[in-house]
Amino acid sequence: MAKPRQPVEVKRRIPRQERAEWTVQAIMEGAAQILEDGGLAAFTTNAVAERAGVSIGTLYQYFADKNALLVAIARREVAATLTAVGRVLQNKGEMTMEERARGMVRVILNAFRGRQRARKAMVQAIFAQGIGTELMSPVVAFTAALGTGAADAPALSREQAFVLSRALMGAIRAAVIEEQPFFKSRAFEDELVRLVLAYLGAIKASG
Amino acid sequence: MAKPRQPVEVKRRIPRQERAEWTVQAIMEGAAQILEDGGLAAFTTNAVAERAGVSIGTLYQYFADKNALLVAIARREVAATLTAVGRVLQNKGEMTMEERARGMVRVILNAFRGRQRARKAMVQAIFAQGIGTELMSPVVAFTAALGTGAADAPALSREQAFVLSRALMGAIRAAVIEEQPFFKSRAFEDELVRLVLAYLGAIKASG
Amino acid sequence: MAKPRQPVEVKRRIPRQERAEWTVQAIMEGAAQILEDGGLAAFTTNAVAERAGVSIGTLYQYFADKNALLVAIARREVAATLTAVGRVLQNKGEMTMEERARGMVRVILNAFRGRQRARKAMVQAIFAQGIGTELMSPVVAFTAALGTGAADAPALSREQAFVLSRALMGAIRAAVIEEQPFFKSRAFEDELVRLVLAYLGAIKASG
Amino acid sequence: MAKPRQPVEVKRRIPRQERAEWTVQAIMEGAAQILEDGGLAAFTTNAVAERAGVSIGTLYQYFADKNALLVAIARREVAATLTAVGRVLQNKGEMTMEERARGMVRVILNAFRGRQRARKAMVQAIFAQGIGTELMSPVVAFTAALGTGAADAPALSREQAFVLSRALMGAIRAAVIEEQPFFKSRAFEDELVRLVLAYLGAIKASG
DNA sequence: GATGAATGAGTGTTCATTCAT
DNA sequence: GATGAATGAACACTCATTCAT
Repeated sequence: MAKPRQPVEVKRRIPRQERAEWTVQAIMEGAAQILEDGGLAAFTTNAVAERAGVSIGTLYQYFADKNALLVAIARREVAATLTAVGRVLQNKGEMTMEERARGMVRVILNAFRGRQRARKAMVQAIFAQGIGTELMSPVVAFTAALGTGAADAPALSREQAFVLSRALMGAIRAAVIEEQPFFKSRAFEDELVRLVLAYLGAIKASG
Repeated sequence: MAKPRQPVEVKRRIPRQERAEWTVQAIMEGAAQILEDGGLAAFTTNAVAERAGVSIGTLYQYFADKNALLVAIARREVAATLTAVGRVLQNKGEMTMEERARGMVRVILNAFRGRQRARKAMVQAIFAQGIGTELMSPVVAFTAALGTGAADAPALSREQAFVLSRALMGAIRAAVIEEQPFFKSRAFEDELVRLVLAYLGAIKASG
Repeated sequence: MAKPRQPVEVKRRIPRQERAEWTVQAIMEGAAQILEDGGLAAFTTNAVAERAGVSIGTLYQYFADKNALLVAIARREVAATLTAVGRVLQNKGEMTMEERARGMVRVILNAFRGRQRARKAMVQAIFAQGIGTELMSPVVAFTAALGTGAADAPALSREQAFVLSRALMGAIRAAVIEEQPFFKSRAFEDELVRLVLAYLGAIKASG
Repeated sequence: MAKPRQPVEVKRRIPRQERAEWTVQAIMEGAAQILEDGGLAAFTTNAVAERAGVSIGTLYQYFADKNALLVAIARREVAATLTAVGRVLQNKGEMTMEERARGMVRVILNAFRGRQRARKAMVQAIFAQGIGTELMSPVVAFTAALGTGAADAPALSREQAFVLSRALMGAIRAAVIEEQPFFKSRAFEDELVRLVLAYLGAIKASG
């Protein structure tokens, strides 16, 4: 008997061998492809396994369930984007506020340019679970960091950091999900930069 | 979704009688309740029919499929919010820009205060289909209208209207979904207003 | 997504219409046949549905899960046997102790004679769950009743009723499960009767 | 059970070296523990291997399949009990019939007192296969031996030995599986002894 | 117009077993 | 001898949808 209702905690293998590491990568890559091609509706564990060229059993040796796979991809993507953002904001003192804002906007936009459908599906799935907040928290930190460090930059309150980061991500997210034609245009990028600078400017002016 | 055996186009009844109208309302109300109680996962046609107190067959007499039901609810909710926003912006000339911005922010926040889970589920479902853009277009129009009409207001480009409306909605949406404690606070509302005014101000200054 | 891990309580339909009643009977009969033909290993929900001539979905409309179906069959069989035993013990006064003991032994043996494999599988499944005790309790009551009512019969303690009923059932059960060739022989029946009478006699002698 | 792709007969290694012997013991002990902790449902070959601290491959080096492992444990347990029973019946002539009956009952009860869940699971598994009879045959022999050897003891027919051994085991088994509170009580032991003596007495009286 | 019993393709997941290393 | 990554057939169960009554 398959016992699908038994909520037994099953420990999943942590890959130590080379082959296993390759397998995990193949699964995650297959999953991303499926997501990109067919969205969340096509994202079935069997489809992912087939695309990855491994058996369904192997998939379950590394991911506890379908959702864990989704979360793993999301974490990987977020981490990659954050690393890129961090690189841009590295040499703080040498850039004007606008240069830094544009740098960050551009990195995030670029992150979303590849695999738009995959990201769309991921974002939906991630927030359908409760882990959206956890994954977004570094984004908030980075956005807040945008405003600090420079001599002329204001310190942001909790609400301000939240509004700024979510407004920016919200606009980008919407463009991705609605598949807006101007997503890759310079005009769109300009407006996002304007939004960030205008808001930070208004805070500084009032404080 | 299970595929029906005969994918024949079936014309759905358009309710003309009182009883029928009542039935449709009951189904939509039941659907909203299910969404609110259990999220998208609990949103099954059988569950909706039971909650609405009608048979599953009756549900299908008025809604072509599960998705049509979802769209219908979404339309109803959006329409209700838009009506409220429209009322606020009615007497345009008599209010300052800040008064109008705050009025709009407040109306939208209020719209999101009730049935938070239902909205969350709806938004996800709506955008999972392709119809998000269509439903959001009136929101864009209204947001753009915020800036027009007043003597000191700039006309917004397509990208600007998009960024402004989505940034605002994105911040609110995120607060709802992440269940932020400050969601109902005055400070949060203030920041949203600041965001809108700052962005509009920057556009005016540059144009 | 199928959500097999959600331990949501699902209410199963209680058949009210004639067609539904027939369906339930068909499913139980199909289940019994599968059990008889292939034992517990062949007892899959899909196999039962197919044998019963209904779809797997229909099966799940009336039985919450695989186990519920097993329990339902077991209850039906036990109830039938108990009715038969009750009939035998009805006219207490008119029979000697031996006649009554033999009557009961014979009824139980007969109950086990048909569909031996089905019973074997059921017994195993029933006790694998926790419901064996519940189903056996009427047997204990009947066995205890064997000793009462007659003028020369002792009242049994809890332990005595337990030992007598379980010893008797255990011997029969073992003969069924081990598929002993003498299961249907008169000699076997004689020994069972001897066991019952000897034990009751010993209790009476000591008390 | 999943079917192997190649149903080729593979010869299993027979352990000759010390290390191998230790491995086999570790596996059997691990299996018994798993059975005790989680019952038959938790008894998977992978779980046993992990508990035993060996790889799944090693397990299959010594046991042809899952069932072979189960049988091996069962044999070991039965053998242990039989040895104990044998010791009790050793000095036949020096004990009364009651002393010998009580000795046997007590040994068997004791055997069941430890690892009750493991035994329960084993019994079910063993009889689900066809090997129950084989394993029980020594028990029958011992039970029959109870009645022989002493001057006043009757020789038992095949049916009589079967009924006596199975009635006794059945009552004990039921008490274990149903987790009866009086399982360890003196009253229960007394009744089992009474059952054995009464039945043997009745046979002697009739023959 | 309404009902609700019936359908069945499709999904996530398990686990005995193999075999290249 | 030992390892453990990989396999995949098999299973329980869901739910959108239809249609005879």
